Amino acid sequence: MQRGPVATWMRLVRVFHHVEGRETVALRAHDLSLAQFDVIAQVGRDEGITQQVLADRLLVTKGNICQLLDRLADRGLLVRQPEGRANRIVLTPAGRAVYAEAVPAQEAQLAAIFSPLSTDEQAQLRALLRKLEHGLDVRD
Amino acid sequence: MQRGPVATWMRLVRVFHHVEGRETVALRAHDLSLAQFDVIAQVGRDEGITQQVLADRLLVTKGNICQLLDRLADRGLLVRQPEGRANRIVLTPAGRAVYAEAVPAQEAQLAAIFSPLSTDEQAQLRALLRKLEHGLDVRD
DNA sequence: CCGCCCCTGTTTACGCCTAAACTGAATGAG
DNA sequence: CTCATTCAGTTTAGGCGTAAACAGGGGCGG
Repeated sequence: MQRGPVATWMRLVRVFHHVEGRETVALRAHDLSLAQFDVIAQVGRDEGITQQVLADRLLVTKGNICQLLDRLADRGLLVRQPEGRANRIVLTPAGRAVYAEAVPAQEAQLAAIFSPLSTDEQAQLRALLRKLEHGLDVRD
Repeated sequence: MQRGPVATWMRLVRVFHHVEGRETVALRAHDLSLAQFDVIAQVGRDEGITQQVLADRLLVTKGNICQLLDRLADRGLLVRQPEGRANRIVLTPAGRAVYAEAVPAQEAQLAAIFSPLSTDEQAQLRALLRKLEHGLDVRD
C-alpha cells in the first residue's frame, strides 16, 4: 500500500481524469471540446467579459484564450468587440443557442456523475477541498 | 451561489489545477515535465514494463507514451528493449539517478500540499473519492 | 507635448494528448 | 503451410496549454 498523500493524489487524479473524460464525450454532441465549452459557458454567464478576465477565470493564459476565441469566432459562436485596448466578448445568436443547450446538459451530467454521493457527502467533499485550497493559497 | 454538483466540480478543478501547477514547478528542478516524471516514476517502480501497460497505468494512449519515451530516450534516461512484439522499458543509470532524486522530492511536496488536512481528513477525502470512482465504474 | 511604462491582445515554438491510420510480427484456423 | 487476425508500437493531424517575444493603444509624469 501507498503512503497517505500520494495515495490521495493518485485517487484525485483518477477521479478527475474520469469525470473529464465523461464531460468530453458528452460535449461531442454539441461539437465542443471541454475548453470550448468553458469559454461558451463563461461568456454566456458574463457577456462582455474581456479576454484577460476570461483567461483568469478559466485558469489559462491569455495566449490560449486568444486561440480558443479564434476557433469559436470562426465557427460563428461569438465575436470580439474592441473597446479601448480590450476586447469585449459576446455570444452570437448561434452561440447563445449552443449555450442554452449545452449548459443544462452538462449540469445534468455532473449531477449524475456525483450522484453516488449524498448531498451531505458532496458538501463534505466540498468542505475538504475548500480547506485544501485555502492551505494552498496561504502557503507562499 | 451555485448548485451542488457544479460547485463541487469547480472546486475539484481548481484544487487539481493548483496542485498540478505546484508539481510542475517543483519538477523543473529536475528538468522534467509532469508527464515525464510519471513515466520515470512508473518505470522505476516496475522495470521492464511494456509501453501498452505503461499507457494503461498512466491513463494515456500508447501513441502519447511513444512520443514521451522518444524524448526521454533521447535524453538517455531510459531504453527500449525489444522482446517479442513488445518493448520492455528500463531506466539507464542516469534515469535511475533522476528517479532516486525526484520521487522522494515529489512525495515530500505532496505531503506538504496535503498538510492542511489531518490524517483523518485525508482518509475521509480518499473515501469520498473512492466512492465516487466506484459509482463511475459501475455506471456504464 | 513628449517619452515612458503598462496593459491587452497576438504570435510563435514547443510539449502534451487524442484519434485514427499504418507497420509489422506473432498467433492460430483451415 | 498459408492466410487472416490480432496486438504492440509508430506516425500524423489537430486541439489544448505554456512561456516568451512582440505590437500597439492609453495614460501619466515631466
